[in-house]
Amino acid sequence: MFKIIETDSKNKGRTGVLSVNNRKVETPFLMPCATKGSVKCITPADLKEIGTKAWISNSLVLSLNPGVEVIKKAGGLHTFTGYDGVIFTDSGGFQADRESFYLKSENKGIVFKNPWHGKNFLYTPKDAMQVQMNLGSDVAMALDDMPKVKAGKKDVEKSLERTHRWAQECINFHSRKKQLLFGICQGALYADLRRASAEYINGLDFDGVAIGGLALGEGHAAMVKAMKQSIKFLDDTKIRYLMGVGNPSDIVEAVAAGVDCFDSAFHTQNARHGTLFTTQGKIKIKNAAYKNDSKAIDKNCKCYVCKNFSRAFISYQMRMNEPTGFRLSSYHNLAFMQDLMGKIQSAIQKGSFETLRKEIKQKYQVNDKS
RNA sequence: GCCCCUGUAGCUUAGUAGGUAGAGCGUGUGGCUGUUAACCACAAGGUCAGCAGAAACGGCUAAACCGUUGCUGAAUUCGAGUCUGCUCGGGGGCG
Repeated sequence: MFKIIETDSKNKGRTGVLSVNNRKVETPFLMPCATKGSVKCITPADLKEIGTKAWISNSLVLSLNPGVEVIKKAGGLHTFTGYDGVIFTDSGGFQADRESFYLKSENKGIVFKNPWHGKNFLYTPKDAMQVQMNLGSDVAMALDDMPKVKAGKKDVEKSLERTHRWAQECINFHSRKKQLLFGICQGALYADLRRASAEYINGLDFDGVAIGGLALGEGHAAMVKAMKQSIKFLDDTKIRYLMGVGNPSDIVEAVAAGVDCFDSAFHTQNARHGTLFTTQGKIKIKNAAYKNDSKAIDKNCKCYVCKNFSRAFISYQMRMNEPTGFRLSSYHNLAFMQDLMGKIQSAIQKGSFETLRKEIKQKYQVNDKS
């Protein structure tokens, strides 16, 4: 369940607490992706040290490999993965954006191909619920029919119909009391469809509402616009989750609009590819400039990596493709984001969020194309 | 001392019947947002080890061209990474 603690006087931002199964997360929060049951290069012990209290795994991917039975036999996702934090599971709707998985959408569900075995199969809202209930995650996501962000209006309208019907079906099939269920509203970049979807999903009996289908190449301004068009029609009392958003400047805008929850692969993916986040903006650690730089990644960061390693060392490890480089980079980026979310929370409580928002927007400027 | 193989980008190398060179890695820079992704994109970087594969004289302002003589075991072409010789560097074999 979700409880609001503080509301910002100058915008729609708020702090709160999400509680589920005796696990708690202070909001606004960001969870890393543990698609296949682990945050790449990072252990649950690392997450505990960093302070990250939630992650999101992918129920569709896990159901294909290793399979629901293996995880069920292990006693559920928490014991199987060794992670005791809040576990969200994504439904598989996002895999419609991945050619290696997606075949087509039908009224009954999504036809996926199994990228490991090549077999095609229909995945319905019922399947998505059964899988997630069996996995035993703390928060399940409804199966949505996610359109391409730049899809034509007719296609988006059609996908909305399905998303809405499936949302109701998910509620009907979902019966696990210890598991929260979040709905997802869509609508691509159409204001009226964003509104219609937000109103519809908001009207159903979900524990939280997610805004989906964004941060897929439309650019910062368009993303923020669409997000605001959705959030206007969501209840204040429900937790709001902006799916897939992780760029600091995106997060700060979303928090100001009233978003409580984020997930993103951005930080760990960037880390493995050599981009590190700092209070001064992002740096590309493999660049020649850091080859002989004995400073910490971020002098203002108190994480394990910044306390113990130099840019030169991490640059070297990354250039050599050493797993340690990926690990230290991932660790730092997650710690940086965790720290940022903490700053956001306390800034809202102290009434200084607008200052932080400006600072982040300045350090993480987005170049908007299109 | 003799014989064989070999020398193309920083590294490893691809290069049809001769037509001024491609790749992978590395380097440089950018991109990554509900991840099958330690990935993707762009760019820079090469005298193809070096040298030689003719010369002299006459005709002509000169070049092209023509003629005569001449060099080599043999040997060019409009054009050589590719053919031939020598030198140098690397590897191997026999004394």
